[in-house]
Amino acid sequence: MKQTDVMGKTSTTASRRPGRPVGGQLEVDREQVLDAAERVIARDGAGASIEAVAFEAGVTKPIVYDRVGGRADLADALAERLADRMAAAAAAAVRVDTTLTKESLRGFIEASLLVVGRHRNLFLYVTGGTTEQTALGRLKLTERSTTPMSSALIAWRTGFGQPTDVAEAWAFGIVGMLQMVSMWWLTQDQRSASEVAEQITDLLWHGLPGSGRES
Amino acid sequence: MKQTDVMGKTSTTASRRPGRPVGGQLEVDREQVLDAAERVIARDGAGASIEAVAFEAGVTKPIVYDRVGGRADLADALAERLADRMAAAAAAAVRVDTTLTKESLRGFIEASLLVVGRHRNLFLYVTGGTTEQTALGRLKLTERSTTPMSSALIAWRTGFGQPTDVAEAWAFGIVGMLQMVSMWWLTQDQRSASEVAEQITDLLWHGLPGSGRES
DNA sequence: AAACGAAAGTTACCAGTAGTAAGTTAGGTG
DNA sequence: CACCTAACTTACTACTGGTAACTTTCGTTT
Repeated sequence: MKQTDVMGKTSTTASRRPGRPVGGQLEVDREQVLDAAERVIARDGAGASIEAVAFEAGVTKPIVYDRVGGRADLADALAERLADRMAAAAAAAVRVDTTLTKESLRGFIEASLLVVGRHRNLFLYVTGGTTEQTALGRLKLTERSTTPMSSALIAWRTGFGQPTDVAEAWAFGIVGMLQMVSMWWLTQDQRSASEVAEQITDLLWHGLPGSGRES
Repeated sequence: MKQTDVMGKTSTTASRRPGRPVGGQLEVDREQVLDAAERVIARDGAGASIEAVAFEAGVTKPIVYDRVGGRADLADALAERLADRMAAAAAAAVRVDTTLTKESLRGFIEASLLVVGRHRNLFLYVTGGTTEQTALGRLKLTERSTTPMSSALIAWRTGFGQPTDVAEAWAFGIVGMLQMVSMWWLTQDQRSASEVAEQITDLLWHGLPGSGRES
């Protein structure tokens, strides 16, 4: 996690001269900074510093602050990306929109797990807050995942004439369950994603009494 | 979050002379440091620094490092305390050991929520990791909660002749659900703990299809 | 065309924080 | 009495998030 310097210069100093660039155009835009952040996190781990991100992007710290804001905003933006990627993977696997079946739930969970596995460090970076602000801020980012799920739950339960006031609590609960299971799964080499997805699906679909006994 | 100094001296300097204390005994032991940490976190928020903890304990930083270790170890120790307190509250409310009923599950969840509400900042401190190490370290701390739950699940399912290989995944999932719901509940002033506990219990007990339709 | 302000960067700095090495005093032991 | 060890404090290093100040170029106005 030392970073220090990669070339001869201390990484604080950029390779470019100060001042407005000759082209007159922005050197790197927000998306490129976020791309760089993902690269450095994937390579060096979740403890990546803003400076390392700036260096990877080929610019200096104030640029990062100008493009994406502080560290909390960076985590938020990356969380949005990850959440979107999970949603896309899930959408590609199954269709949760209107009809929710046990099989589609299982597909959704497994797709989420696989995305987390593919972006391990990013997931750890995004779910690992720092201060109190970002601790409750992680909540805000989680909403990126909960909002669609909440809507889906409302639509689904409405279709069956069931009360929808549980949707929000359920959505947060399910997202929390998924996050923790993902984290745990990252430490397990034996279990396959489909195995874990199956087990969690069973719990979420049939409830604790499970496939066996009286309700 | 400024801390800086409380008396005239900059908080880096202690009020006591250096050297071995006159009594020959330890000035403060591990438990007292942890108590101090809980106080300062409860008062000043989850962003409390090691130095602030040391100051609250009436000692200096190296003492904290000697007694409890680094920041990650401090979080671990405090997490153990919080988990034990939750377990105690749950045990006082219901008996989950051998028989698990819907009502006892509901009591367990509500008791957990209330403990979180009573130790809001501590909960945020404990669930808010920093680097990659503590991100996966939070997993380890979570195990403090999951281990008893896992045993309970195994015992319970064994009693009904159901397979127990799901226990670990389920335990992590349930703990994750509880943590996220707690966090969300902290931001909601309207909803009562019992209301949220009821909703989450419904989900965990009856499953997503809920009280309405076919399984 | 010269002057000037705005835009886009870098440099250099500040404040705070985790962690540690070195110095200091008191108690015990040959 | 000398010496070692235990239990502290002081003072420091290394690093990080964040920002103010400075530098260069572009576009526009007189």
